[in-house]
Amino acid sequence: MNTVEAKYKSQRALTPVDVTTVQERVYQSLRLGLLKGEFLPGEQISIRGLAEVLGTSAMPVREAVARLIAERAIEQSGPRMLRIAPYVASDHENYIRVRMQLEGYAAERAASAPKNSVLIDALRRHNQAIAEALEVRDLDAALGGNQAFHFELYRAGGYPQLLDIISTLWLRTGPIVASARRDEALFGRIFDNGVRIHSDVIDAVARRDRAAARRAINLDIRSSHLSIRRFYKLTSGQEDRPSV
Amino acid sequence: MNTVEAKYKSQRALTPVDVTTVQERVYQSLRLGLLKGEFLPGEQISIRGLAEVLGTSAMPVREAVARLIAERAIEQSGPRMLRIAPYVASDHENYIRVRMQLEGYAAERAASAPKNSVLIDALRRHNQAIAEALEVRDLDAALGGNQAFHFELYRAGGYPQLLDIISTLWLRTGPIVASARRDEALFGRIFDNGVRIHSDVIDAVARRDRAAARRAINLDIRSSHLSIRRFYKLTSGQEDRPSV
DNA sequence: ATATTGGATGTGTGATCACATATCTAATAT
DNA sequence: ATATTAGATATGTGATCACACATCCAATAT
Repeated sequence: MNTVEAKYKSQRALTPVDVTTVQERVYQSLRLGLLKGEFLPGEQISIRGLAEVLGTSAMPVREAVARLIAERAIEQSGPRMLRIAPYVASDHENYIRVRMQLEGYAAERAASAPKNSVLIDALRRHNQAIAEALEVRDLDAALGGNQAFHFELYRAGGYPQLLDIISTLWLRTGPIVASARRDEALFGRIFDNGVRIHSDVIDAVARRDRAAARRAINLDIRSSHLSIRRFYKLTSGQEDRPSV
Repeated sequence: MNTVEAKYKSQRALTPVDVTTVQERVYQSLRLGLLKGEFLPGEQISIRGLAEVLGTSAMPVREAVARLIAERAIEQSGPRMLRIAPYVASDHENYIRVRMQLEGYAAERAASAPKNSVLIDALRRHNQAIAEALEVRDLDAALGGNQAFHFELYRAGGYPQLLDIISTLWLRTGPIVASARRDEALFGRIFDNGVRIHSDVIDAVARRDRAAARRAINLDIRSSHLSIRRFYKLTSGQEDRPSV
């Protein structure tokens, strides 16, 4: 360590300042917005428009959008057209299959991890939070709790690289799931069912039953998927490339 | 169709021109370079430097690099520092695990697909090409053939979304695998072994034996991984964040 | 000898401008 | 009525500039 650095470190107690770049903050903001359902599937977006809303210039937004395009959360719908990834039934079905592979694998690993009592406590807390949110019809909180539950589990079983890929998949399907909030009854039923299945997940992890943990997580993914699919079948028409 | 458009379409026979954007071509170029081993793991890169080599300005490179950062092929090694993702033993091990899950799954599906005679022919051809490339010590061709073999298989079994994720993983580990060419003897042995295992893959697919196909692909991934790991253990030191 | 300083260089970052062009609306022509 | 045209508007794209700041290297001070 430098002597100058040492001198200042010992005498003052200054806390580090935020040195993150604007584009990074824009990216995180857009990412969170996608997961929280601030955007609709297929919704047209514009760089300048986002820049204005976020209170910055186009440049940082351009780079953030480029990253989100690479993650398939945003796509180019024409030569000079950007939009949130739309809901396409067959595409979404495929993502669900991949999610079942990866999240099932992560759940398996979480179930076989030693010393999982703190994990189980955390999972119970998240599931309880979802149930309570549903009582008071706070769908946003339920959505957030569900996400917290799943990622708590995957963090326990997955290494960072696996978690990273799963996050990308959630980012892609985020707007699709979140926009089902428009049908409050359906959305409530999805999570009512989810709370029950989550209990099975917790039990499986507590028993260290790898196969059961994978089965339960896959059931959770598939059953919510079926509801979502029904929602879109009822809402939009039969178009293959719908804008919503 | 428009009447004006129809008139021109019927009279002239003009072929469409390339309307892809510069940043898209830059991205594809960098992507190919990563897979072909034009970059070393951990190698420092600069936006302006790449722009000059590619004969364009910084702007398109910035966007392409942003996309590659999102895909974890390039990373920021400091406040104003970019580099190719370095080889980190534990990280690489994790990527291998994810690859085994996803590529094993794709192989399973390819094995259970109906009408796979054309697939088997194509796989045989790719494997033969690898063997012939090794005869004449053409490591580049062997590397390309290996990639062609794997993606032929995954394209047959995977839907586009699965293929997309697998591609991203190959992009991340591309420079790591390709740079093992520096040890010609080792590299040759990896692929000699690979050709044999590929035969097992082909046999499994021909027999429509899902489990065997998954096993064979996973063996291929794991065994080449072990060689790579040994290569890096011998070459670089014991650093946890090596620049090569 | 060792630590510090100071300037030069190169870097990513952000802002701004110019441009081609897709999209829309209203006027015009067929 | 329908198809075409013309103009206005908004968009992504690419180039360029200014800037803060790591990094390196030589000069200087301790």
